[in-house]
Amino acid sequence: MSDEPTITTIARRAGVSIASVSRVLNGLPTRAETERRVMSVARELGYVPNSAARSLKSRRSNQIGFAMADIGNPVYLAMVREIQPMLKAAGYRLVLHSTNADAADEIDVLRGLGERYIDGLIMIPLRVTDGHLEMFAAARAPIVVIGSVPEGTPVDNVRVDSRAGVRLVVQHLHGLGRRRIGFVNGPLDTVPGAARSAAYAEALETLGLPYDRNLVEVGDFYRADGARAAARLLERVPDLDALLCANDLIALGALDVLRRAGRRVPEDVAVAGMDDTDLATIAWPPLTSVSLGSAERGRAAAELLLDRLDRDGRAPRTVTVEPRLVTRASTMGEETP
Amino acid sequence: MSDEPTITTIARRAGVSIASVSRVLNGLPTRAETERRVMSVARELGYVPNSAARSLKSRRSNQIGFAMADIGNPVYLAMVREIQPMLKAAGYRLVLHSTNADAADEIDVLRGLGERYIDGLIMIPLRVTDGHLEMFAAARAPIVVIGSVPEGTPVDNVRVDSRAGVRLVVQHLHGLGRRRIGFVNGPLDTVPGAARSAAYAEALETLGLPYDRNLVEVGDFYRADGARAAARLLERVPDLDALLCANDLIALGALDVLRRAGRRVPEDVAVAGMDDTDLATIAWPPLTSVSLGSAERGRAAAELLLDRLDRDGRAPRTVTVEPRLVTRASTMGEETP
DNA sequence: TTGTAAGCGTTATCAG
DNA sequence: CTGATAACGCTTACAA
Repeated sequence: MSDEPTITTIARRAGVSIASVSRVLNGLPTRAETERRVMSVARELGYVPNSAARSLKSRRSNQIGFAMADIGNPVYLAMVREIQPMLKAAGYRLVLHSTNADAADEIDVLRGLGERYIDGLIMIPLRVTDGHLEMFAAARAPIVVIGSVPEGTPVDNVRVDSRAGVRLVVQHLHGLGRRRIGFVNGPLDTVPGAARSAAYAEALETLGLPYDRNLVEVGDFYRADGARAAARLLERVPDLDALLCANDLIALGALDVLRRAGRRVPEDVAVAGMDDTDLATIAWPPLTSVSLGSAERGRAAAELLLDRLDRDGRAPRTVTVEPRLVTRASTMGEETP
Repeated sequence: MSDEPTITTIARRAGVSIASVSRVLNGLPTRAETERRVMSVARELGYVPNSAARSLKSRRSNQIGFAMADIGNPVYLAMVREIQPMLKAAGYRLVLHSTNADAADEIDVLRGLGERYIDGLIMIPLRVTDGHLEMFAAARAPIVVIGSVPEGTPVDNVRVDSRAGVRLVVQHLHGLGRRRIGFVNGPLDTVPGAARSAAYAEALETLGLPYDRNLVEVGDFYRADGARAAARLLERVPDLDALLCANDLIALGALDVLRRAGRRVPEDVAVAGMDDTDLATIAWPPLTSVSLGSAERGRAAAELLLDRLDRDGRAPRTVTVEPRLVTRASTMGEETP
């Protein structure tokens, strides 16, 4: 395992200066003979340019960060699947950060921007703290936030009208004749949790249904938490006829609980999730879910970031994605999705 | 947005040399007063060390690559979920590569090792070509391969005895009285496809069952392909009483097809998958599956790599993970998993 | 304890 | 067209 060849090695072996080597390697005009010699030595030695040296000189790392709570969540996964190939096509590598929704962790990532190991960052903060806002303001590289940020925050921003999304499902359930519509939400101090909570209340009001706090239960955004929360809800309100879940994972947990409790879905209880992840079509019965355009949001975020990396300077942009209701058997009683 | 502060900036502002700044920043012995001044300026300026410069000097990037076919596959996902926190704890960042199972792409990643933007690589090649082997041999940084490699390949290696895994399920199905055990495999020119194909034949033989090529169908490792392949198989062999699928995604496709065909699972056809991903417990009926220890393999790979980064030089190691049969309703006829 | 200076591997400028 | 040389930001002998 000989030492890594550098342009100096090549220069010596080819009998030219390192400047010439660099020129050849970068396709700058060079005498044919020189080029030939350099290329031949380079190939022979298996030369590969050192990225640290390049980055130091060029002030670009050709890496982009993606920070989200947990890659295991299918929503983020759907985003990564869009983002990664786009970045790759644009010549960037993807550095993945799972933050466990820990604000301190997220802020660490933001601080990391100063290290310049990434040229830009796509981030999905579950909660936006003052610490976040400070770092956004001081950031030394472009950031795209997926999720809502306060007006005036100097970052590009991709959001989804989850309010409209909640309204869509609630109307759907109401249209099916359901009147006791329970709601299993995620933590209220998270951005999506808070938004969905408000949207649920608003949607009920629009439909002239009373808001009954007994119908609302909060857990975390995972299947097991969803199951527990749904169980509590079911015990408290046995005559529930519909259940809206703040994401698909929660809905899966709810389905488990309902099945075990012997409730038929959708006959006894109609169940709907949010995010419309792949899991919705795997669940049984297939899960009605509001698509919040995860893939689309990922794509938009990557586009915004790549755009800004191309030429910076313009004002922050916001892209809003429209939610879309996808009805399946868990509310419709049809066998096939 | 002022220019990034460097140690030079700090040195000037603190009235000391860059060497002193560096020392303070690295916790080397320094006069208290100097330290105070430097730290105060550094904090005030929001100094963050430049990672490219550091890497160039230290010859370490503090990054590790993970290359797999498709992050959307729950098996790889399970691995990333183990690997990422371990690397993070050890001070490494994770660079993600999705290769679409394209050999050329994978080789590009291996070539990238020469750029030194990662200190090591965990890779799951779906096919191991001569190109791979060459690059393994020439690699300038440690590699851990998840999956089998030829004897003597100079990389650390984590494998699973998938042969034993297949045997476990086939025996299980046989023990349930099934005799017409179909097999939906992935592409035969992939490492897992080939291994599972051989193992299936072998398992039948061990049990004294005849190998009937009509009972075998090949598609890709995805749900839709699995569905198509299962449909072909079902049409050709209507009296099938069990179906082994080369992974859970294929099994999900098969479940769809069987349901649409009005076959009861497991009464008419018992279905089993492989990998025991999260999907197995989401599917309906819950899917019997052979765990190939994805999480465990991820963990082992990270351990091997971190170990070797600590001190290189020892001989390549191989860790083998034992498969484990997880029975659920898709073969057992129980309602609960 | 501190400063000077060399060097990590590139790119880019500026003379020849 | 080419070579010497100066950066890029940092760590680390070595000297003071």
